Amino acid sequence: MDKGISQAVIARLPRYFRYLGELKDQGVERISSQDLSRIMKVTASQIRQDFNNFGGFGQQGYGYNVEYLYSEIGKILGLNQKHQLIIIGAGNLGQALANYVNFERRGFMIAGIFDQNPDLIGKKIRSIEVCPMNNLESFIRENDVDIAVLTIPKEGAVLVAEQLVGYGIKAFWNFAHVDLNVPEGILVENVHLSESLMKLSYNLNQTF
Amino acid sequence: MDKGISQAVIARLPRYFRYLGELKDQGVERISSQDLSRIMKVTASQIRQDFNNFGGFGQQGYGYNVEYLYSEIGKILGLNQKHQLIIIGAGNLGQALANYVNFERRGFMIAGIFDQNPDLIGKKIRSIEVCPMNNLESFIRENDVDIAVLTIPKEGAVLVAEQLVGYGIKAFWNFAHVDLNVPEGILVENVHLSESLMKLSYNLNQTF
DNA sequence: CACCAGTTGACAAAAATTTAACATTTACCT
DNA sequence: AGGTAAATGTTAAATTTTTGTCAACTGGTG
Repeated sequence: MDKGISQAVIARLPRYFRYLGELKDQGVERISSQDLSRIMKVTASQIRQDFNNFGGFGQQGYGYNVEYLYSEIGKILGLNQKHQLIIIGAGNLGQALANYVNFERRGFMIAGIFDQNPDLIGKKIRSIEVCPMNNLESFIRENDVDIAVLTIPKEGAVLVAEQLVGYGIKAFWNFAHVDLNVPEGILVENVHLSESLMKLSYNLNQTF
Repeated sequence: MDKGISQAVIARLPRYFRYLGELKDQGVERISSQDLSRIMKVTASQIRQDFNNFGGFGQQGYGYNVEYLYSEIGKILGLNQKHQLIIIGAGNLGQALANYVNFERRGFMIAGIFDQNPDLIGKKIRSIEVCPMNNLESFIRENDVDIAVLTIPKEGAVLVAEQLVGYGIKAFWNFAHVDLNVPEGILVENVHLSESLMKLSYNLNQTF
């Protein structure tokens, strides 16, 4: 199972996946770590090291088969499996994510969208109706939902997350500007937009 | 010009800033690295090490003054300065970001929103009208815009970014699923949502 | 069919990051 | 006013991450 592969490596995999997908679409059959390193602007050594965390995908004297490597990395990332997810918070960001079709291509199926605001309930977003928050538990259990996307204000997020854990949610994609309080074994992937913008602000200050 | 501070440290500053802001709002006057470490779930050593990259903000035997530290970190992050930014792409995500009021509280002023799509032009988002892309250059120069937020599909992003560099843009907050091609000195902060979701997917696979 | 250029996987070295330890300083209490 | 507990800033150690190196191997070529 977990072979102690560092998050630094994991964080790079999606980018490899993206570039390999592009190469595949361009009809490129094979690629060497050196060529890939030039395209992706990382060291060839790092590429080989990263791939070798999961076993040898390449062949000496040949390089890597693009299609095979693409497929293997996809499997490592779990993209061959389907996940049911719900969006909590049908505001602008929630709607934006719901409308992003490509997630479903990768196996992330939007099972439902929920909101407290009566004005939003019943509104349809890509054929999915916004529902009230009161029958969340049965919905989650009936639809085998494992991921909850939190696009609600930080005030309610911690409490809602705790409830959702009780309803069987295993992982959170958290856009609320707060750190969730979840038990051991429950996953949280934070997307703190304002923190990202502050990083940009810092670096902007250094260079000018 | 503090050079040589690692991005790992910078990436942690916004989180310190957030927690210190909360403590300030709660009326907490002072805090020790140890107490903060318990709240934030990081080591006290790291906290002290991080702060000392920028000089000593604390006092031995006392700890850190919350309000002072909050203010200093804000300055380091450049939040005492105003930035003018434009949003390129008035789709769901662009609108969501435009509607997020808190950015302006931190000095990030939305000067304009632009889109190619004739259907969107003229639409008002929080009193800002969506404009066509043809008079971008004059707009940028007249309004001293330094940051461009890219919320357009990946197909156009690289080219648009190159044009914007020519118009004087210094930094990109890039939501397009592509790596921009910018000259030395131009900053890019990527927010690749699908990559974040893939990380979650990987970790979900490991734990279950 | 043998050679050569090119490539991986593995290991080693280097660099970066995180954690620990501690001397020194300060606030607070009696 | 002095002693003590507490806390920082700093240095050192440990750990993690990245980069460099090279033997072993492969496919293509003459």
